[in-house]
Amino acid sequence: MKIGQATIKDIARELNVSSSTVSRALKDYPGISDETKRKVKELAEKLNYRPNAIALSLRKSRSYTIGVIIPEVVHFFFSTVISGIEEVAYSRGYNVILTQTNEKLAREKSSIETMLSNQIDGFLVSYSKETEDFEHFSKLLDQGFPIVFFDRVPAIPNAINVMVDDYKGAFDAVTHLIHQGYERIAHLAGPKSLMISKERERGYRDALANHGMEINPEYIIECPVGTDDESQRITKDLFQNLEQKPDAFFANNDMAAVGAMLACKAMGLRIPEDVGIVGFSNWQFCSMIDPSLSSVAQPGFNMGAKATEILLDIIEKKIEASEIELPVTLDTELLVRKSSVRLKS
Amino acid sequence: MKIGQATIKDIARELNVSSSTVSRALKDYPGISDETKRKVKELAEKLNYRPNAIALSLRKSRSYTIGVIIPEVVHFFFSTVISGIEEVAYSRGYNVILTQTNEKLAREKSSIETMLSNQIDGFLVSYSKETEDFEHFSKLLDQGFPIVFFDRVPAIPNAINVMVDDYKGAFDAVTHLIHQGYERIAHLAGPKSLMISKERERGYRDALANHGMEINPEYIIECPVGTDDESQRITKDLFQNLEQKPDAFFANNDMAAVGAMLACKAMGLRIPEDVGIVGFSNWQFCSMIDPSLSSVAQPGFNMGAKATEILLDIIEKKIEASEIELPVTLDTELLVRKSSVRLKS
DNA sequence: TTGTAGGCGTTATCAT
DNA sequence: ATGATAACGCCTACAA
Repeated sequence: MKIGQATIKDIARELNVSSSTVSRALKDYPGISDETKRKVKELAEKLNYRPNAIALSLRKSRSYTIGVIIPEVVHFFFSTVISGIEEVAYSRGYNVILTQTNEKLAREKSSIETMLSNQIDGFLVSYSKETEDFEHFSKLLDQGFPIVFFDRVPAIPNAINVMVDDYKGAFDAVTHLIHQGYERIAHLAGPKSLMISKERERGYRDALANHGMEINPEYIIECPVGTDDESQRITKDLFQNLEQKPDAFFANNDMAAVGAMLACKAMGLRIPEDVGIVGFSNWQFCSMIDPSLSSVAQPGFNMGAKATEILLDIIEKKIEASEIELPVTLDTELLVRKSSVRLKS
Repeated sequence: MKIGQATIKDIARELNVSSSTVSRALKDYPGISDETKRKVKELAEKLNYRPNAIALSLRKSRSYTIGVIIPEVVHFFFSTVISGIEEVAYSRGYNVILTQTNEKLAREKSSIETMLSNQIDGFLVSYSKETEDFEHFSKLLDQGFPIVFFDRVPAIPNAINVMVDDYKGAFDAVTHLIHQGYERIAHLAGPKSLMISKERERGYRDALANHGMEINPEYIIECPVGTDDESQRITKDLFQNLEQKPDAFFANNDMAAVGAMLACKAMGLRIPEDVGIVGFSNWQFCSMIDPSLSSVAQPGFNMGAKATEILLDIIEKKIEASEIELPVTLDTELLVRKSSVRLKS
């Protein structure tokens, strides 16, 4: 036995047959005698033969590998998405190549190049915060290269976008706060540059309007960074500066919600009695903090799974990219916990 | 221009030279006229030529891809490790193929097979909870295949293991609890199958012994799953069944610590006054819960980065596997927060 | 039922 | 300074 992996040739030589015979025998092609098949398979087993996927890729111009480009792995939401991607890809026999952009456009571009060099069959992309021009994507789309965007999706022609219904998630959350009797609901908003932030704010506004409540611009504060520290500071400022103190917060994300909660507690306010809070994303810690944090759950795993299914269907030509109903929108779910419930039901 | 990617042949044909010339020109080999180089590069640029990494892999029997096998992506610690892996791999020109085992041995094995088929250059592994026999790894190690284990590392010959100093982390944590005057310190232990669990328990035991404190077997409870639900239940049972109630918990991980905290609060016990708690891993939520949770921080990013550096050094034969000082151990850091401090300093 | 030959894209080796 | 050829491992149309 030679060094390294056994190949079809090795088997062929040892059995005094041609490599085509071995190839066919291994795949149970018709027209190979049972005797030969048996011998080939036996030896393959013995030599621990393993097909060389690289050679196959070269031959078929297909790598059975998809590339995933995300801003950051260390982000609960994205890690759930990856998990969904990985599940579906694995079950359908695909590999997943992963790169994170760290929110850098340059890295996004270079990762794309590398992956294309590696003959990946398609992309799953959530683009970086720096990305404002989508030329590098639309060029590929125009060539018919399979790409599915998720969460952070571009407004360009032919893009297949998988996203959650941020508007409805926000609308539901604020409606819930209203039903709980909160009357001065503030919104800790996200960066205006992302569509998801705008959609959540729109949901907030519409929920208020829908109940005949006034929209107070002072109650809408942008939290560009999105950390709990930031929103703690912002919340404190808000209570100091405003005549009419808010009695509830709907936050663009859970970190911001936690910041608001900590700030309120520090000011001696009780949650949910004095102040109600709802976050967005349903990070793991929501159920672990005290009081537990109500939040709008985003189906990260499903989003990853769904995006991957669509991508693989396109790659395998089970569906035409053009016949997908766009955009693909997944439902959020409002998880009501203690931080926002003050009425007995 | 033909469909799909331009190849060296396309360039060669168009320029009426041989493909070898093109190949050499692109790589600035000596013995190619500047004129030719210029023309080749120009056309390559124009045709948007991109080398086919698959063909290269086949030729060189090297894929410049490493395989990462981890239990779960949705796990703060692992996601930081991945981040570190990805950073180093990217900067050194390697791709990262990722699979999660979901703690299943069967999946671990099949992922290995798939990756080997894909001719990856080496593995980074943190094995599943089901894995008790390391035959599938040692077989590869014996063949000289590069593998670096991290976090969950096996006790087998020749394995290169990158881990944190779990023993010292645990020792420090428990010592801190003792210094805070806690006297009946329980340990929510991890699955016995993992070395990290055993090391942490050893640190716990030695810290107690070191202060002349008795080790009560009833205070050491295994939490096989490691969720907060599980440890809530376990903590409640403990308080019901034991004559001598514990007054502190050192948990094998943060989730378990949170469970203990919630259970104690539910029983009306104050933290840290009545019960002190220290977790392990320093998940993001530690600073967000109330009271904030003391925890032993593991350098996840560094661990991923370090493991990758070693792996790539071995792959590139910059070092011999045998000359690495084993095991590679990274320091933990005890982050003292409110959950374990009841003495004025 | 089996073998032969060519090719996927690239590069190393040996000519010219 | 450049070309021809073979090889990496596999598959498949065609031949026998």
